[in-house]
Amino acid sequence: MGKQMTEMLKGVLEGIVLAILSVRSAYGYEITAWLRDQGFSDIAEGTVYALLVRVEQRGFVDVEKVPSEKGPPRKVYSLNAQGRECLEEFWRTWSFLAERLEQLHKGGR
Amino acid sequence: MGKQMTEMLKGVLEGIVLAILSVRSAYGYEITAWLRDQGFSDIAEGTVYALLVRVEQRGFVDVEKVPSEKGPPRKVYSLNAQGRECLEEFWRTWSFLAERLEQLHKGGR
DNA sequence: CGACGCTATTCAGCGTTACTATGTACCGGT
DNA sequence: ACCGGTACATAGTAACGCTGAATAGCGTCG
Repeated sequence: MGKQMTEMLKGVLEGIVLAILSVRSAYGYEITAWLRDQGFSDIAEGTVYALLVRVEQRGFVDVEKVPSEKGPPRKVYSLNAQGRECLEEFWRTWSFLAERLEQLHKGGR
Repeated sequence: MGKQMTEMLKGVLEGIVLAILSVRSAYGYEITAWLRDQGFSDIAEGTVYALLVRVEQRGFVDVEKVPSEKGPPRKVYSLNAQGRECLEEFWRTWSFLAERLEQLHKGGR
């Protein structure tokens, strides 16, 4: 992945994961696979797990350990009220940024 | 400014500044003022100057020292060919990200 | 003249984030 | 018994923006 993408993901990836969790509960491995499907081709596994630990510590998600049929038990995360609040704040921040950038992109040619 | 905005600006602010410079040459103080006008209310001065040093070292901009009527001489930056290439790459990366996020935002309700 | 305010740039130290690279562990099929 | 896929964890590194301060030129007001 380009270095630009790496830097641009900072602060955004967390929002993406929270958005995923707002649709339905999921576990780390699943989220990583989904991201790769969506074209974030080489997001490292470790990145997602570290992020999940972070949002858990901040109290944005609830965790439940669920035994898996094929492999070690899964840690299933689900967004709680505080997490939803954070997600809304994320969308506000994102919208602000996206608007300015769209204007710049259109105006700049 | 929110912490979210701070993190989200990483990798984006550089693109914004390059986009500004693609329209016309400018110097640090001017760019900072413009950003504040656009609603990036408290972007630190130091941030923009550090960014300009970085893009200069990477060879994305040309620099010219111009005496100022009221204050120390200005360092006027202008985007060169390499910078334009980097800016295009930035827009591609941004578009990719913006598309995924828009889908997530719409789908997530 | 001297103090202040505006213009303009620079720098050291810090916190946050994502990546790299590796390690652990559980399971089924051959 | 081994291997590959599933699933989680973590120590170390690099990049970026912020904080807070320093430096410096110029004009104005008292």
